[in-house]
Amino acid sequence: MKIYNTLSGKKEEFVPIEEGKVKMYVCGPTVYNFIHIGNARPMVFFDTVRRYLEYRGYEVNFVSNYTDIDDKIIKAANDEKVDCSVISDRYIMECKRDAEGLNIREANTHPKATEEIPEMIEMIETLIKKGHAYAVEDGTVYFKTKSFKEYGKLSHKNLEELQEGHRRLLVAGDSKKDPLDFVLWKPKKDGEPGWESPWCSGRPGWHIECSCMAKKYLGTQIDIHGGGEDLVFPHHENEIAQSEAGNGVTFAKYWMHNAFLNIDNKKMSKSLGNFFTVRDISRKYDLNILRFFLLSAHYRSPVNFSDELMESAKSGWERINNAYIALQEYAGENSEISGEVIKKIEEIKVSFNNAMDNDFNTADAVASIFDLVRFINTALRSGLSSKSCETLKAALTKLCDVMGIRLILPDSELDGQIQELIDKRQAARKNKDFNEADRIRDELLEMGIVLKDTREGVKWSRV
RNA sequence: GGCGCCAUAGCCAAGCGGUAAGGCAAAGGUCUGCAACACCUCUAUCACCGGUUCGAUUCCGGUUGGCGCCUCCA
Repeated sequence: MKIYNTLSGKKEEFVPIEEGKVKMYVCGPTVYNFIHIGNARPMVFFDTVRRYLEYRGYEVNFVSNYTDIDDKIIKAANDEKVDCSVISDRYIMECKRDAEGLNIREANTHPKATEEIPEMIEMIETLIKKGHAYAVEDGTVYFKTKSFKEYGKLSHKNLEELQEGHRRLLVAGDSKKDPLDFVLWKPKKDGEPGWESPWCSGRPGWHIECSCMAKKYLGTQIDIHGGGEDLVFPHHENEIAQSEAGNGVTFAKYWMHNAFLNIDNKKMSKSLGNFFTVRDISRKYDLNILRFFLLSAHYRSPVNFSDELMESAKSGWERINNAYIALQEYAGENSEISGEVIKKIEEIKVSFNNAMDNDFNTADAVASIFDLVRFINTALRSGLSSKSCETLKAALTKLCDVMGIRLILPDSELDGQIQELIDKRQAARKNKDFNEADRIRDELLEMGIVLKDTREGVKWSRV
């Protein structure tokens, strides 16, 4: 299995620290609002990575945090005149609802920054003791960037370049000794929540949160650390500095970063008016479709979002689901499984695994699923044994499950009224009264019921 | 200014040294009262210019055009 490692800029063979086990940490959202579809990309992708690793037999310990204290949350809380926890708890709940719709499994642990403050203080103390951090008069604690020799190794920047960069890193009035230094702890301002610490009543800097939570729940050395590509610098670079300076060992072995989701090839932003939350999309599409769409491109390539592309994804997903439904409803003669079926499934599994082993090439993996779908549809036409049918269904279900793609069976619970209308239409069709038959079909459509006349009779499903 | 990424059919998207997977859309056909589903058929010399090579979409250099990070951000 090969994984592209941002650290080396290359695909590397994946070798876990401990055989058979994978420890992974993915930076979660800051919960000040509903998550947007850009947030959904890493969530869906890393959930898929986790599912695949488990499918390949690894025991995965997956940790993803919620940043539940930051400027935006404080602002939202002040606007609503409530406690920060009201805002963060609310959006954590909403985030979980969206995650469920996207078929994202709960992490083994979902730590919240505010519940890990003592550990953060302890880590900051260690950094000060080791000479990697210092406190200034107002109680702010900074990380001494230059004290960590390898700073820049993840984002492939060197300290000189950073200092000579166009942008000014030193904000006026800052009390840091070096413009490159970053905050570990900052004093609270009026109207802000604070926690007592040896330096002042205040709150942790963003970067220390992740270093701390990863250490507490996974240990000082982890296998995979993931997040959006915008986090490479400075967030992850700073995490490395803090963790490695503090713990004295290499922090994460593989750093994975997903590219952005754009709208009309532009970065999604509120000011451009092209900002969509996952909840917005859920009103128009089953979130399963959003997930399928997100998986149709490689995670390191930017992906463009649009209505047209979603429609295309919807049709594609339906093709897969239709094959699943057809298998479900197929009544084959009970006989031996065909050798051809076994061979095909083996072939598909090899191509699927190869795709995913190659730095999680989900687009290629989906192509393998379509390959299976075509085989199923063709086999179904020429007839197959019930055993073959079951085997194919199990294979399809398995692969879709690894991708987190939901397969949905139409409601089998027949509403009496619906059945009555269907019977009436069938009678009309028999009498060749097609006007009446179509009228009833339209009526059912209005009720959200779609009919299909197949060789095996009338099939219906909800829109 | 620094660092980096990308350019493949109408749209989306794999491949990354041996003459191009897959999906959507469109078209023709089979099936069907019609529709839907499904099946079959059909659509590309891979931005441009040089170089390396027996051979390049795949490697190197350049050009053009997009984009990202360097600042809160998935």
